[in-house]
Amino acid sequence: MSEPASGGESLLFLTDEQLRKGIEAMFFAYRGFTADPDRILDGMDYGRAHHRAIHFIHRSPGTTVNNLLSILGVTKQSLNRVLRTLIDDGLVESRVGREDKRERHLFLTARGAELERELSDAQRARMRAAYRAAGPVAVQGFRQVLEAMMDPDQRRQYQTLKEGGA
Amino acid sequence: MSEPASGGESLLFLTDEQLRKGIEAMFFAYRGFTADPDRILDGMDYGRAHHRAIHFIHRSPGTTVNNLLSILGVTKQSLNRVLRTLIDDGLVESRVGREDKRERHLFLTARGAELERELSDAQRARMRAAYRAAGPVAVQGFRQVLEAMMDPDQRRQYQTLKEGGA
DNA sequence: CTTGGAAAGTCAACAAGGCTGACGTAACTT
DNA sequence: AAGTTACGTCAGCCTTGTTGACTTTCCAAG
Repeated sequence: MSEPASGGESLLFLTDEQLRKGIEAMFFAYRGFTADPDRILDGMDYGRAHHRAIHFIHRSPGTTVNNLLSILGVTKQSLNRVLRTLIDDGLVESRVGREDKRERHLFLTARGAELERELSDAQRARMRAAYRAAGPVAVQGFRQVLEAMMDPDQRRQYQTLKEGGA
Repeated sequence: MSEPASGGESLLFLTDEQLRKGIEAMFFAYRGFTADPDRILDGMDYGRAHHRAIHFIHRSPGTTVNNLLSILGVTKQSLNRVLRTLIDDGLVESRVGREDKRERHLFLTARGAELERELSDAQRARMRAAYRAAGPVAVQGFRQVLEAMMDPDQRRQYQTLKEGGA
């Protein structure tokens, strides 16, 4: 594997060292990314799994359990436990499907929406600060690299969500 | 279709919608980021925690337990469980400090280095593909945003590592 | 209409990997 | 000599992932 050192105008020659820095950047940044919601959830009886469920129910109200399952990439048993506590605590409402009674459609209640806002306000604040600090060009690149890093299935999910919400 | 002129150099007006996309990009990308090593570890008796320990021991051979603790951000009990299995299995060597005999300096054994290579080859391959697909400008932005997203302490850790390895 | 399979959800049990608290030992520092 | 630091360990807890087994519901083929 001998790369022709200079790839035209720019280097697409990536050393292990450069890649390692990228890997570590992901590791440390993800910690920051989850830190604020984690802090809020800590003390309540909820964790990161609850946050994720709440996020995607907020994002796609009326989504089915199965749908949520494939987005979150966990087993239905795992999701169910989280969902049950959220339903019992009155943060999420589960409505039996009108067409297919096997399905449950999920919605945030007023209280659920309130918690969602609190969590995502914190997370957005950090994201906004990072975006501002790095600037619009960097943000563009950030999104491009992240997208390229996803598995094809994940990318499809992400893009569906991306469009659906506009 | 009502994109508020998010043109290149313009103002940094960030809608909740734009920020939400960034948040979801992080979520999905991180899954991809960990997918390959997770797949390799699955079936062995190790998990993501072992991978992290191995990564940073490889990266800073001779590092102390305390040092590793602060990088990984877990408790010593948690790290100890992981470290013990790695030492027992002969992937990591723990040497009593020469200057300060309280300290233990950690090194990968040949077998440890072998597993490290296998794991990081997989992870680097994905990172390399993503970098190539997105291009050098995007990579630059990617790193900038991630860095801005870290907590100050994490950023310090990251930058120390960044320099140390060059 | 019935029957069989697929899909949605639930219950139970287990594992990984976080956490806290308490305690011990050796070695360094004051 | 006393106090602090680095490390290891035991015990127990929590969250969140897993599999396996089960019910209910729906749908389609016979």
